[in-house]
Amino acid sequence: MNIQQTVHQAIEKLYQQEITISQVQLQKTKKEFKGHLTLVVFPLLKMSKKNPEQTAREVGEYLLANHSVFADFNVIKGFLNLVIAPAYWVDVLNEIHSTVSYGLTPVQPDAPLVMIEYSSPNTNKPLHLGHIRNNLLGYSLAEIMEANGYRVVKTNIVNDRGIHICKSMLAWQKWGNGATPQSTGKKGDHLIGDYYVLFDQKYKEELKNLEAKGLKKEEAEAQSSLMAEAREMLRKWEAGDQETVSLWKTMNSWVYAGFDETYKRLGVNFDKIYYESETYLVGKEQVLEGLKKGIFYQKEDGSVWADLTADGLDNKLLLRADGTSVYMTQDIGTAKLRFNDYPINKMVYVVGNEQNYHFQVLSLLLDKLGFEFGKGLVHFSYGMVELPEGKMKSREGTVVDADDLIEEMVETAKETSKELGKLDGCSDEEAKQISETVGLGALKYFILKVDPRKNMTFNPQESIDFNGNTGPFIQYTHARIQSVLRKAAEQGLSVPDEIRNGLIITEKEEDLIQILATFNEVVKEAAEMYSPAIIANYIYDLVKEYNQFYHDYSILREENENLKIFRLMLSQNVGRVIKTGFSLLGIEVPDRM
RNA sequence: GGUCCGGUAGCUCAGCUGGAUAGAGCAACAGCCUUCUAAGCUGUGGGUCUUGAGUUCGAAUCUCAACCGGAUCACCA
Repeated sequence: MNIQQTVHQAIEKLYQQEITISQVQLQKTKKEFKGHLTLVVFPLLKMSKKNPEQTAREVGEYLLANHSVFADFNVIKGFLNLVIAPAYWVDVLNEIHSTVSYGLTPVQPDAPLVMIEYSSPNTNKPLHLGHIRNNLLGYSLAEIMEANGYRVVKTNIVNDRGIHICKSMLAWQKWGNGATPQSTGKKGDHLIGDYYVLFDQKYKEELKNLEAKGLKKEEAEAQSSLMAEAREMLRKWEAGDQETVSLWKTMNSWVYAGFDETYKRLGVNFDKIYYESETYLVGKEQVLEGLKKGIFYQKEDGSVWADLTADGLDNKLLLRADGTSVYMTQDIGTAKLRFNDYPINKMVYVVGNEQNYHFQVLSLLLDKLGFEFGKGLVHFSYGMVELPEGKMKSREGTVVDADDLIEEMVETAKETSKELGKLDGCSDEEAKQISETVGLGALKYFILKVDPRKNMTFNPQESIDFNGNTGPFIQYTHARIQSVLRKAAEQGLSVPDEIRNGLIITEKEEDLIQILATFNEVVKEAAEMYSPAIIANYIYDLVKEYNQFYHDYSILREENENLKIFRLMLSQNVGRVIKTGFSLLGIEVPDRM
């Protein structure tokens, strides 16, 4: 029985009344007061019919008399501060220590199946900072869901069709001179991105020339031969023209190779990838079926619409007059294919908050079409990443490229490590490995520690700082713990399976155990709130607490053998929680740095 | 204009299922490396939690309104 339950039952006995969970408000005692847990007694006043202080004293005395867990108490206003017996903390540490899975629930074969869609890139541009946030959040969420026992399928929907791809293809055809990733030494996604930009440049030039001839902007756009060619290419693609399709395939394969490299370096992966080129036609079928069933309606021009006014939304277009699909249609098709492939219980879309409306609509449409997961679909909506100067604008060249950023982080990690002498005595291979781990750790932690829903500011200079609330600070603490454990082993000391009681331990040590003991709840909360940030901030608190402990107390030089082993065990478990917690964030943790 | 989201130290962020004197990091200043890794630790300064009302024994937290910022309301994806 845990303390919460103990207190709950004790109060019921004391007042001979049933009480609700919300009436037992137990919280961590604030640092400035003596005690571990604090009971707020205001909700109990009606039962005790006494003033707050008297009530608190009464409950305190009762608990102290009847339960050995409590060693002492004090009352300040309506707050009952309970001091918990040292033996209890040692028991808790023993329990934590013996838990193999660390409070992570093993995946059950019959658990609900959660599909998580994330990343979802376009094939005409390399990944940028916004994608990094998406990828990290998506991957981390998948890890967290799995840690809570769900079956998880990670999926990616690649937007591989449409006019934007044709622009790149056209530019490459016209001005590429047969350039390939091999011939240029460029990553495929960057190569294609360059031609996308080139198209835009040439298109603008053309518009300018046309406007110089006295045409209005709209007229110029309508007369643009480049745009006409791109559209013609899209028509050919949709008609299955061999040459076009073959070029499309080749160029896409370059892009995918480039993406894979970035994904791999970021440490994210997928169980199943869908391509819009394969799903958009399915969506059309679904919509037509819905039309037949009377769920949707058709306008005179032949376009198909959904009437969502009853749900407080507008009418939404699903198929154009010419029968081609729109974005929404494709998402319906993708949902259909996915459901055919997996018995999905819950669908989570990791997509930016600029699409909140889209997913509101999608949820309603899928529900109307009979998808069970439709109504309960989760749009894991995250905020944008802004730069200190404002939003990223591709036109102004202020987009932060994912590969460049990663490289810069790793490079800085390397330099800083070198300056601090951390890499002395390392082989080149080890040095490279550590820089990679630390650089990526800094980047990932910087992004994951903030509440996903909020827009965040990404300051390149600050993100590269490795002091304070950063990934490397936490990684460093882990490395130091490992070092202590190694040295202990050299001394012939090892951590036993269980530690004997009767130790006198200090407040700081109790605090640490108390934090360690809440790891389970934190992991659960992170899943419920869809927020890796909760785990990140928890680990930071733990590490900060541990660092103070580490400086105030010696471990290996402790003379009392029992205490030495206790502190080793405590350290080891702090290390285990850091490692487990960070793995839920997709961050690696080094054994030395 | 309608809808949704946000506003906490100079900056970046925690805290938000109501609880005690609102916390970290960065930046500034002052200390600590013959001691298990100084990517660390300790201390000082820094706040009208945007504003106003309401609910309550108690509000950064809940309700309403206003102000500010962002997103969205496409036959773009």
